[in-house]
Amino acid sequence: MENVTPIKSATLSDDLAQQLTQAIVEGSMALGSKISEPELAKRYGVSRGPLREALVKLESLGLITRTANVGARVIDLKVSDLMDTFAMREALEGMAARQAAESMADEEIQALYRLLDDHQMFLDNNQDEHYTSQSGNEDFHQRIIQGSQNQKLIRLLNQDLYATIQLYRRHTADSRPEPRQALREHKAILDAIANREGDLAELLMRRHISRAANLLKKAMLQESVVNEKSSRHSAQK
Amino acid sequence: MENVTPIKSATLSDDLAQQLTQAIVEGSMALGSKISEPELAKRYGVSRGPLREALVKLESLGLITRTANVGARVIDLKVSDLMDTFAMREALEGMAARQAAESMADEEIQALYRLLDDHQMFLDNNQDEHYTSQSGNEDFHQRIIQGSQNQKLIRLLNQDLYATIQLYRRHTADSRPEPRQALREHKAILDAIANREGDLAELLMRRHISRAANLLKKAMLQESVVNEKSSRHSAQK
DNA sequence: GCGCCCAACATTGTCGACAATTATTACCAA
DNA sequence: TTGGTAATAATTGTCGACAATGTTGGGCGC
Repeated sequence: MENVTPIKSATLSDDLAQQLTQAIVEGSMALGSKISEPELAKRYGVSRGPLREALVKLESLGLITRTANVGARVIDLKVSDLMDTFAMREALEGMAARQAAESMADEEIQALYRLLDDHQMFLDNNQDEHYTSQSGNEDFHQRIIQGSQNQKLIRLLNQDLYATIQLYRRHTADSRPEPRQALREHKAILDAIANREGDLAELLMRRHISRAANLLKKAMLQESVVNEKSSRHSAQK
Repeated sequence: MENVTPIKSATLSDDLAQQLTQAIVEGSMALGSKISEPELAKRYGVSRGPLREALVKLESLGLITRTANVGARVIDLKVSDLMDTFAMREALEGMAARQAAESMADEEIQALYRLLDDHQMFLDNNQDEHYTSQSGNEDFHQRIIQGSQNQKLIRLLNQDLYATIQLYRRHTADSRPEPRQALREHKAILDAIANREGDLAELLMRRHISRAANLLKKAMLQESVVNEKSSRHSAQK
């Protein structure tokens, strides 16, 4: 029952920001479409005040663009933006891996090994179940990020970049065709962290993300027709 | 008595965000102090609506923290935050240098060489004029960032991180005690970019920033007494 | 005196209405 | 028909007021 007001947060503005983010990522708000404040306010049953605050937040998340006296639009999907985002992710998560190697607790590392074992078992049993494989992948990255203990980094990756990456994933054919390869890379990264080799951990994480970026890019270019269509029929109004 | 609206932007909210950012960075708003919406609104002569939108923006810039139904506070200066920020900056500007080495135009590189020459001449003439040396430093970094042509990176570094870094600079004793060393490092970085050696450019940029971070950290720890005082007399109210 | 509870106050969150700006439409001329 | 222009409609920006939540201070019981 995700539909109408799923979670009751402290403030309407926060709620809205969350719901709108979800709506954009899930595609129920067409990419590139104009956002009408009165319409949205009516649809969510709130006044324009909190809505506008939510829009300001979404703008700084990079999910919408706003121009003064004109209005807001949902962002468009562009390959160049995707590559830009992944370059940043490569740099930042690489740094996260380095810092995790320096400051992650031993028991956390052990827990991560268990996570990877579970993932391995899952792959052996079910031949390829992309969805959970995907969530397992995210879990690994999440824990590395957390392990960096760099608060600024955690916030940036989890709040600012996360939605964007989700958005691109959601709008391209599910890309993660080689879960076993990904798992091997995860294991190598974790080994480096366990050995407290920050340089190596960073290097491996960067290669890992760079590889994923290339796969995503290829997938996106192949179905660029789809993107064209979806961004075109919704570009105006 | 703030200067009364020096620049007139398109929207009050944007104006406010800019002025408040400046006020925080310059220190006319005490670090850690509580922000009263009615008071600020009265001081700037606006209603609470645009003010709140500006506050949402400042929050996502990391300059203030907000808690629902309680209010907003200016952030506090913490050494750990400084180090976190500089770790991110190291990763991101390193990536910027790499991408600049790949995609910067030749004439831009030549212009950068001229900039460094000017800087050199300036240092030879005036023994040590920190302020302009500082602005020259920033100019160099700005151009590298721009040269990366990574829009996401440019926005993040120039808008999100810039204010934070300025804030830390402003609240610690001016740290840049070795402008000649910095200039040498800039020159090495630029050489790497001119030779299209992305790996080297990234490595040098990271070392350069890491060094600056350590200097800043040392300066901050030395005058931690000052920080204690300033954050204490303004903590409540 | 000390701690708890309740009432008065202040601050934040939300709303509806008005002002300012932009988009649209109708109309006229070439 | 086409282009430009003026009037109209719609949307965004801003404001003041009300509702809801937090905070503070005084009084009461122990």
